Amino acid sequence: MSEVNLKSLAKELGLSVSTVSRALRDAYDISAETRQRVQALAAERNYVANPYASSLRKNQSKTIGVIIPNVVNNFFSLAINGIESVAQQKNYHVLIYLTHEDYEKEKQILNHLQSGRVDGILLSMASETKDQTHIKEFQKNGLPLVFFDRASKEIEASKVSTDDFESAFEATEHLIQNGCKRIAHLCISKSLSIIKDRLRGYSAALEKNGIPFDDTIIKECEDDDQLSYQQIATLFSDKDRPDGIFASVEKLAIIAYQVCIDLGLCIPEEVKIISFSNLSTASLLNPALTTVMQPAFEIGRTAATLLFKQLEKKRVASAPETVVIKSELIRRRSSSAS
Amino acid sequence: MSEVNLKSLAKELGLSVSTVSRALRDAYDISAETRQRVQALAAERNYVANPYASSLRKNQSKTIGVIIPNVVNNFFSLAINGIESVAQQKNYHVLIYLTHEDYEKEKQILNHLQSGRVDGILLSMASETKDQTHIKEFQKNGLPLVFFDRASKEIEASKVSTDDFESAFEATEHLIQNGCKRIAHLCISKSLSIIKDRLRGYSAALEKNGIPFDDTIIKECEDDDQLSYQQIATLFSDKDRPDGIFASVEKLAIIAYQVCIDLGLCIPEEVKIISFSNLSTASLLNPALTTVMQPAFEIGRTAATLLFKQLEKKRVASAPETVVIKSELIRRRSSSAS
DNA sequence: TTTATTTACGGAAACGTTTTCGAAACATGA
DNA sequence: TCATGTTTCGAAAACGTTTCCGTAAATAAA
Repeated sequence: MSEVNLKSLAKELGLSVSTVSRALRDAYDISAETRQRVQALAAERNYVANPYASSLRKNQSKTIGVIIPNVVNNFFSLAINGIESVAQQKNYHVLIYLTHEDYEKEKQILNHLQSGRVDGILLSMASETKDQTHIKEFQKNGLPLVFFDRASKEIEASKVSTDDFESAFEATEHLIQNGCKRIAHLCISKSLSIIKDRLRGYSAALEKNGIPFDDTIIKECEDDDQLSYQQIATLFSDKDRPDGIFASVEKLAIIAYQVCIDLGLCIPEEVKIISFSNLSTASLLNPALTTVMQPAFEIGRTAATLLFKQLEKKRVASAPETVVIKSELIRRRSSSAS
Repeated sequence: MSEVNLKSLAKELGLSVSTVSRALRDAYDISAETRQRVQALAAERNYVANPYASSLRKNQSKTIGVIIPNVVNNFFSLAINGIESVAQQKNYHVLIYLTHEDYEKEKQILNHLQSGRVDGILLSMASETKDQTHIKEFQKNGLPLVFFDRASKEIEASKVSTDDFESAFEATEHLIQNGCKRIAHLCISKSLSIIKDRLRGYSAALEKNGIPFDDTIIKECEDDDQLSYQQIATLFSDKDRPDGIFASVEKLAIIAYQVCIDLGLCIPEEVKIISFSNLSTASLLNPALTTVMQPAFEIGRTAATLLFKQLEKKRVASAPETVVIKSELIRRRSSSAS
């Protein structure tokens, strides 16, 4: 679009294109005087190098891709903030892709991104993703990829997540200590390793406290609020109704609240609820929601930092790192002892 | 990165680069047999055209830029969803830039984007932006720009927003009808036209109902939660304490809730609150928050659609359109009559 | 047969950078 | 004077596409 480019600048200055180009960057080869003349005119004309020409020539795009299931989710929007803060500082651009938890979409996006459009990728997997060959295929291209939150166990790559097992353990035990005897577990796809870890933490806490594990009160919900509502409602309508809810993701806790209201169940007297969540309104809910608050911003920031570490190291394929950032259990009324 | 390109395909097929290129798109010039051979190999090799070479040559990037103040905000994340849904359908890519309400950052981003990195821009202005010459400068390049939500009155461009005046009027009158005599108005920068409109709607409702307008209970808050908290707290500590709060943005309503809790003020008995908001937990708050719910997804979707309309119309600079999508007042307990 | 016309493809320029290479111009040392 | 070194710049290739143009071969028209 812009009509100001190296050629027009060079012409106006009576210099060659290559001189102008170098005057704008290396500049060790160029006399101080020329350099200043060039930079002055470039500033005046508001010259910005055509990124596509640069990228084509230099074979790097100064762009990273972020692939996430959703952006209407406090965890992911906070993580994006963290990612963006690093990218902006490094003068990189951020392409956002939403999978909406759809495996096919994730595959398609990943495949498209092999073209060199991005220099690296931050990925948080879709819940529907089971087969992971598309990710391995992507890695074969040599493009760095860093997982955050929803990582793959079987793929070798840097990963940033929270202490899912320990947090889930602590949260579950918290419910038990406050009197829960029968704790339901609400989660999304069990094929996600973080969900597995949380489930393991939950089970371990049950076992430690001598509470039998009951598969029938583990509810794996899809990405459909209506359906999830139904699943949770039937859970509560059972004669052997649970007296505690451990929600693996924020949205399910919100739906559980709604179900409780509609069924006239009192929180925390009849049901105690705890959830992984980054809700800013958790303390204002009725009752205030006890949460396992993940360091979302930090996770995003760290993942981006790891990615840039790989981008900056040239040929040396650095060994994958795994960073775990602890979550914090914030006790509120929804889980308090009666 | 990828080692498969037109040249390698051409070599393997015993064809020329140009033939392969055309076989993959126009293909009217190419025999059916060759076309199939080419496409088969391309599919097998997982060929994706280098976007930078394409963009450089075709002078279009298949990318749009979205500039917003923040992503940790239900309105904007829903809007992004709307934008992304259109972009994905059109096979476009979405670059996200966050201004964090900072004028300088907005200016810098806009300036950088003149380079042709994007084919068009969706902009929701930073609250600190007063001077708008950087936007006008940008437009001079001929790149299409569509405002959504936070638009500029003085700039000619397509705009998508909600009925800010009417919604604010209705909301304020709702408070009055439920008994409020002294309604404070919490807003962010008054230089934003949507904020002005909401303020006008508020004033008009007061006037219609014979309530004097009082400048001292209009609080213009910065993007700093601590500070906002202080401002709202002092507002409530006044002897002539307001009995109603109209929050122009979600975050201020949340802070107001917090202040009420800390000061021991009962909502809605002592203070009624209403807010522009897209909180999914509004109905679960204590008490449930009455909201003016903006059609955030729709606004994003429409803005993107308008942008693509301009992108698809070639040379004809289509006249700017202004689309207004109505918000919905959802009455809940925070504003109910005592 | 010769001359058009069509079909199917290749050559090469162009997009705007970056970067390698080389070469003037000038100074330095002998 | 000549050889050598330094400084400062320009020419040109390259990145991978797309597209304009040309042309050989095949077919149709004369």
